[in-house]
Amino acid sequence: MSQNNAEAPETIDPQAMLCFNLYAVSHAFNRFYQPILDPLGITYPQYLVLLALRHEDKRGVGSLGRELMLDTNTLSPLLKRMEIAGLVGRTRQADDERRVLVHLTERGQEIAARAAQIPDCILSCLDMPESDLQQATEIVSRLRRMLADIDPPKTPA
Amino acid sequence: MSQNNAEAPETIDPQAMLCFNLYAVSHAFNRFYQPILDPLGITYPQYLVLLALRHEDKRGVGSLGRELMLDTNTLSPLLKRMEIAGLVGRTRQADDERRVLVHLTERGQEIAARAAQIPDCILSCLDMPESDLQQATEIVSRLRRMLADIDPPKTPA
DNA sequence: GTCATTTGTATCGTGCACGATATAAGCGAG
DNA sequence: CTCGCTTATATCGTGCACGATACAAATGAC
Repeated sequence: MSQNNAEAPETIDPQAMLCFNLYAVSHAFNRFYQPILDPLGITYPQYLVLLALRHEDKRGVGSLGRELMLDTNTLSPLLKRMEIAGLVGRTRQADDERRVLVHLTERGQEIAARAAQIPDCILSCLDMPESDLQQATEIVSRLRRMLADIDPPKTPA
Repeated sequence: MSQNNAEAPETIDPQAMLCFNLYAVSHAFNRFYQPILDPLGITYPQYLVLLALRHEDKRGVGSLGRELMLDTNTLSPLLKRMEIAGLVGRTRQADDERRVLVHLTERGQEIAARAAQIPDCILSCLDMPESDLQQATEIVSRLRRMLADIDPPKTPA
């Protein structure tokens, strides 16, 4: 029942681990975006929602969640805040009262159009050749699709 | 003063953006770790602190923060929770009363040793060749070091 | 020595993330 | 039709992240 069949592992530097690097870079990008998003009055997850709606408007909460890999317990309050901010509207779908359709307001479209200009601005600020950034995007995207497919392990360490 | 000198950008899919992929994969990894960390009674950031302390014990809050790219406003309450859980101890440094030295308790060392076995367990669960994972680690680590060096832009979008 | 400045840590408020739970609408078997 | 089941969204509690603020210890100018 115990776990003493495994080696006592030597010291590990988090900075050499893939998951920590992803964790740290994700937060670092968030901080990097913030001074650009601040004047728009939105947060980084809200920025993602705006882009996702600009990409495909008038969709259910679940559809947004599948694209952004977020559950409704995260999206519901987030969308409520965006509704209060006048960025999105929410309406019950007529033929299925369970569904809530989220759509950009006029103001939301305006902010989303400005938000859509940001990625180019960001990439040009980074001190890394574009080919490397493309390669990073490709491999991290591959990780995303892989992790979306497989189930987490159940074995205790 | 305005921003109408930029092109109206066409639609953008978040899934094609580097920053979203990093954001999504970071959360996905967190979810992936959780069922393994749960029996140890720790969260993912606490797991990182245990590994960092196992790598170099008896260090100040700021030293931990620099390694994990976290500020004290995140670490202080986190370390307090870990102290309550009996994983770490905190003592004021004698010759500089501002500094707080964090160290692993006996129980903390035990949990950290088990935590150190996890990365291998995780990597073996992933459906991706090891060379690709190494390549991912290398390029994301490069992004981390780059973002740690440069300042965020100040230009509004 | 004295006081302004810097350094190291902690506290507070807000907004995610997410597990657990709730609830209401659709759906299906009988 | 009705009851059980699934689906879609919302709510609540906890723990991060992080900007803003506070404060005490160290440092330095004088």
